[in-house]
Amino acid sequence: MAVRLKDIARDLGISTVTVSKVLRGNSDVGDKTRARVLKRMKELNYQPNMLARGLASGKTYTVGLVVPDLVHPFFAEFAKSLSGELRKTHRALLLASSEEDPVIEMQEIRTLLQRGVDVLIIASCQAVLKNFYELGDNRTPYLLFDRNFPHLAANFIGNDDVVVGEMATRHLIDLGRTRIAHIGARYSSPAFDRLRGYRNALAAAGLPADEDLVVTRERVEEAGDLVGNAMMRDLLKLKPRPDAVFCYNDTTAIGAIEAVLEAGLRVPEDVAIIGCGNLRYAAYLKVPLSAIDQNTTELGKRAAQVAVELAEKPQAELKCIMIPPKLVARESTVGKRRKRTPLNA
Amino acid sequence: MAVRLKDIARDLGISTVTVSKVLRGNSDVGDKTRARVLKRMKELNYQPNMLARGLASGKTYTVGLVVPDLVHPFFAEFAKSLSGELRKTHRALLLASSEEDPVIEMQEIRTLLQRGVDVLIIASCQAVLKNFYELGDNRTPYLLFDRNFPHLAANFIGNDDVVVGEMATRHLIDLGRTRIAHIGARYSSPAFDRLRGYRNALAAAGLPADEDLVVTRERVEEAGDLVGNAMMRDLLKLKPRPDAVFCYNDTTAIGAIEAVLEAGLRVPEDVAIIGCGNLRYAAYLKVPLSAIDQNTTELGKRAAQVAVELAEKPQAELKCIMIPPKLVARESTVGKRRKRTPLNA
DNA sequence: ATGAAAGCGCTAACAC
DNA sequence: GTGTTAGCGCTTTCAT
Repeated sequence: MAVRLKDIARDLGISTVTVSKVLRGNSDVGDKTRARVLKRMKELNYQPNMLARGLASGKTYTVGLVVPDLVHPFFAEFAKSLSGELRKTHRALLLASSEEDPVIEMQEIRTLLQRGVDVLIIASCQAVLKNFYELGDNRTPYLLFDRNFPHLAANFIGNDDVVVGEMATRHLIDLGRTRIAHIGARYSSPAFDRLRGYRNALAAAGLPADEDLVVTRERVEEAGDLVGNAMMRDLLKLKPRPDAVFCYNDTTAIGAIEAVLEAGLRVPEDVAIIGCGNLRYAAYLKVPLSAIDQNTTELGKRAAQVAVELAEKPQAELKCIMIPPKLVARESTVGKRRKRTPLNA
Repeated sequence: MAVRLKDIARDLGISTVTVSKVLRGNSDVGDKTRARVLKRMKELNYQPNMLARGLASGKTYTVGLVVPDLVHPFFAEFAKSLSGELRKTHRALLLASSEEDPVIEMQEIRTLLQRGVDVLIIASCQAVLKNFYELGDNRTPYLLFDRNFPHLAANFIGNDDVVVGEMATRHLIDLGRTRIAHIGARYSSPAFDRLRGYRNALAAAGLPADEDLVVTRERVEEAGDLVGNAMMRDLLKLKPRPDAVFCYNDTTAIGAIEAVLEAGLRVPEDVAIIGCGNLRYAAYLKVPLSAIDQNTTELGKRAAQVAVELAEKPQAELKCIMIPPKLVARESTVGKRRKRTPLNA
C-alpha cells in the first residue's frame, strides 16, 4: 500500500489535518512541525492521492481536452503546448479525440466530466451546441477552442478567422492575382469566418465576387489532400480558370497543388496557392507551401492560462481571446525568388 | 449539485448498495428493481462520480500515457489509436509529453500515478530505467512502448527494430547500392536495434561495414530535419561518397534529401534515401519519401488491449509484443518509374 | 435478492 | 498552532 497522510501523522504523533495543511502549504502551521512533516514526507516519498483530494475538495487539478483529430498538426501542437503549460501548475491533461463525430464527442465529454475535470477545453464538432447542456446539471466551466458558437455566450480562444481569410486573400491580391478562388470547409466557425475574410478582401480590392470560385465539401479535416485535389480539379474546369486559391487548410492546399501539377500547370506561375496552418514540413513539400500560421503554441499557452483561471474562479467574466495569425510566404505563392523560409518559421 | 446514487436510492426507497449494483451490472438484483433503477437513472441523467468509485474500488478506468513529443506524427498517431480503442472500454486517457527530458518525464509520471491511473504506458527517454522504482512503492503496472530496456523485465510493445533496420537496408541493397550509410540516433533501443539491423543486412549481403558510414547525433527527435541535413553534409564529404542512406526517421531523411539536393546531386540517382515512420505527407514531399511504416495504428490498438489486460490483472505474465513493420517504396529510393503510392499506404 | 456497516484518503469548518 | 468532527460518493463485505 502507498504511504498516506495518516502514516506520517502517526509517525510524528500529530494529526492528519496538520499534515494535510503542510502538504498544501497552509500558513497556520508551526515552523518546527512543518519541517518535521516535510522531512518525513521526503523520507517516505509520500505522494498525495489526488482522487481522495478531488473527492474531498471538489478540485481535481485536471483539465479535459477534446479535439476532433489528434494527428492533425494543429491540434497536436495545441495539445502539446497546453500540456506543457499545465505542467507548470501541476495539473494533468485528460485528452480525448472525437474523430469529428458529434456522437463520439458527447461520449468523450461525459467521460471527462465523470472524472471531475476542473475545466473542459473543446474544439467541438457539434452542429449546434445546445446539447452541451444535456450533460447533466454539470457546472464544469468550459472553454471553446478554435470553433466558436456565436449564439452561445461562452469562453472562447482561437484565431480571428476573418483576419486569417483577409490576410491570405490579400496576399494573393498583392501578388497581382485577380481570379482568386477559395476551397473551403463547412459548418464551422473558422470555415465561415475565413470565407468572410476572403470576401472582405476581394471587396476591399474592388474585385468581383464570383460564386463559382468558392467550393466547399464536408469533412475537409480527414483526408484533406484528396478532397483538396478533387475540388481543385473542379476549379480548373472553370473558364477562365482561377489564377490563385486560398485553401481552408494546409492539407487541402497540398492536394490542390497536386491537382494543378497533374494538370500540367505550374505553381505559382499559373496558379498560386496558399493554405492555413503552416505544417511543420511545409517548407519541404514539392512546392514549399505558403500558409497562414495560426501561432498554435501561443494558442495553447493562453488556453492553459484561461483554463487555470476558470478552474480557480469558475464564475469569472467571459473571455474571448483571439490570437493574431501570421503570413508565411513560400514558393507556392511567391515562387523561387525569395530565400527559403526555415522550418517552422 | 450533481445527481448521486443516494438520490436515486431515496427516490425509489431502496438502498444505495442496490443502486450501485445495478450501475455496475451486478447480477444479484431483481429484474423489477433493476428496471426501476435504470429508469430513474435515465430520468435524472445520472453520471457516476469516477473519483469516488476510484477511491473506493482502487480502479479508476484511466490509462496514463507519456510520450517524448506529442507533435511527432508517430506518437500522435499512437495516442489517437490508443485513445480510440480505450474509448470502447469506457476508459479515459491521461496524456503527458516529456519533451525528451528525463526530469520532466519523472514529474509527469508522478503526476499520473497521483491520479491513480490503472496502467502507465510510456515511451521513456530515461537513459537507465532503475529510477522507475523510485516513484514510491507504487504497484501500478506499466507498459513500455517503442523504447525498450532489455535489462528490465517489463511489458513491452513496439516494432522489431532489428527487422526495421534490415528491411530498410535490404531494400537499398536490392536496388544495387553498395556504399550504404546510416544516419542514426543514440541511447535508445530503436536506435540501437535499427543500427544492428543495418549491419546484419550488410553482412548478409557480403558488403563491408565501413564505420565512417555510420553517423549519429543526439536529440534526433526534435529538429530532425536540421540534424539530418548536417549529418548528410558530413557523409557527402566522404570519398567515395555513399550511394544510399538509411535514416533513423523520416524527419532526418527529409533533411538528408535536402542536403543532397543542395549539393547539386540527385535523389535517388546519386544517393537513394529511405526513412522510417512513413509520415502522412511523405508522398507530397519534394522527393516523395520511401520509408519503413511502423504500423502505428495497430500498435496503438494492441497497446490498448494490453493496457486493459494489465488493468484487470496487474500480475499477468509479461508481454512482449512486436508489430511487424512494412516497406513503402517511393521516389527517394526507386525513382519515378513506379506509380506513386497513395497517401498513408 | 437486498441492505447495514465500514471505509477508501483526503479536506472543510470549526473548536480549542 | 493544532486537533476534532464530519463528510466527499462510492464500493466492499457480510449479514439477512
